[in-house]
Amino acid sequence: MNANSNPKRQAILEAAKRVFLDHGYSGASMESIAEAAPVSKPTLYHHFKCKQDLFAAVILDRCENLLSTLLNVQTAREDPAASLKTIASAYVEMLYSKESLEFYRLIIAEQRHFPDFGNVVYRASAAPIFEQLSAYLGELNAEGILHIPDVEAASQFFCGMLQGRKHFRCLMGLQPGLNQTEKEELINAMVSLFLKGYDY
Amino acid sequence: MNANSNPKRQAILEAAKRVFLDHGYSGASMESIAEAAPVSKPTLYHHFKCKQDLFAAVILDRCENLLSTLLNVQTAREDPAASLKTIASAYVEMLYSKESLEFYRLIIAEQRHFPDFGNVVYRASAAPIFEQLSAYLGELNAEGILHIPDVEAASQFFCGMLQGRKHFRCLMGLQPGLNQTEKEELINAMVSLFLKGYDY
DNA sequence: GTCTATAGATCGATAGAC
DNA sequence: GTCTATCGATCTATAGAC
Repeated sequence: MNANSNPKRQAILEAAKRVFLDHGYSGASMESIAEAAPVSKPTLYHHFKCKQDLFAAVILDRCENLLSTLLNVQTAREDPAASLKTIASAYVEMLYSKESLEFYRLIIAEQRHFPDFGNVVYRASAAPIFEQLSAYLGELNAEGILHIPDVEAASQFFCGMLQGRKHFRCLMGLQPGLNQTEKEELINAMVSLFLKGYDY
Repeated sequence: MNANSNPKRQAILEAAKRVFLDHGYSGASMESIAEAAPVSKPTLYHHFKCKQDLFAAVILDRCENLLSTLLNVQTAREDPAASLKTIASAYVEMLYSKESLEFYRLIIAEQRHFPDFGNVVYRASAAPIFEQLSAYLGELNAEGILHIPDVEAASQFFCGMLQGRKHFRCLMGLQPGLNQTEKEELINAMVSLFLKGYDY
């Protein structure tokens, strides 16, 4: 039996994820994780040699899940508005899902204890979409469909308009995630402004 | 002597701020705070009856400091580009200073334990600038200087372009704050795109 | 007000039986 | 592999002397 498919190990990972997301690294006790799994503490320590390793396993497990479900967004040069909306939609889903927000909070919270995980999580979530966006904007510019003198900056603004200040407010707990209508309105208004701003 | 000007109390607040910012709420021990102040634990508990109260005092102290130093940004209808840059600059300073980033991380980290503080901190930092921006954009629209059908959305995009994705990356520890050149370039490019997007 | 000393609970991690 | 039981350290908070 593969170590990753061991049911007790999976149960521990699931329980640890929940407890870490709810209470942070320091606030989560190995006792409460074992209780939630439910297994005894020695069983927990049999699968993960220490608390840090368990935390790392939870984060990396999440990243594997994200990477395995990342779809390659379909884009077409002929219809920039629709393609940009498709990319924007993927980005918004990645940012604002309830579980994403919880994980981002955890990573931000533990940035001092685990400085490397920010990069790991970012590369498994927002970065791939950002890179695809940059590539597509580069195409649009090269083909003369839009006038984008600085593709990097344009991509930043594109994502920025989707992300902050709303995403920041979600992280701070000032509002829950976005509902479907809010997402669509946000995306439509953003793409419209973007196309006007980078039009010839 | 006013309670707030008691030097030991101030020393405790300063030490507590540092320890909370470095280790989070659960990771910070009253012991280490007392040690850093430096005072004994009973003295600490004489000034703050429990850990939660001390945490709240640290956050509220920060908010008072912020509110007392908030400048009213000068704007002029005759020069939208310069005025928008001034507002943008104030917003960027508020978001990206090293201490701001640390506080935001702490608030986001403890959003489950202290759900009210997100709102408190937001109202003492980004919200006032956002509201002034909205008011100014409303003026520009009413005067026919810019065409802004949805002032709320436009303000969101304005702040969003300054904030996410860079601010998000700062929170996650992927990059430090912005240096002066980066700030200026960000603001100039943003205002330029914004004016083009909302031009008549 | 400030200290030394400590109570009582809980933490991460382990020994040893099965 | 999984359990009961427990170690030593550390935590929040307090008692009592000065």
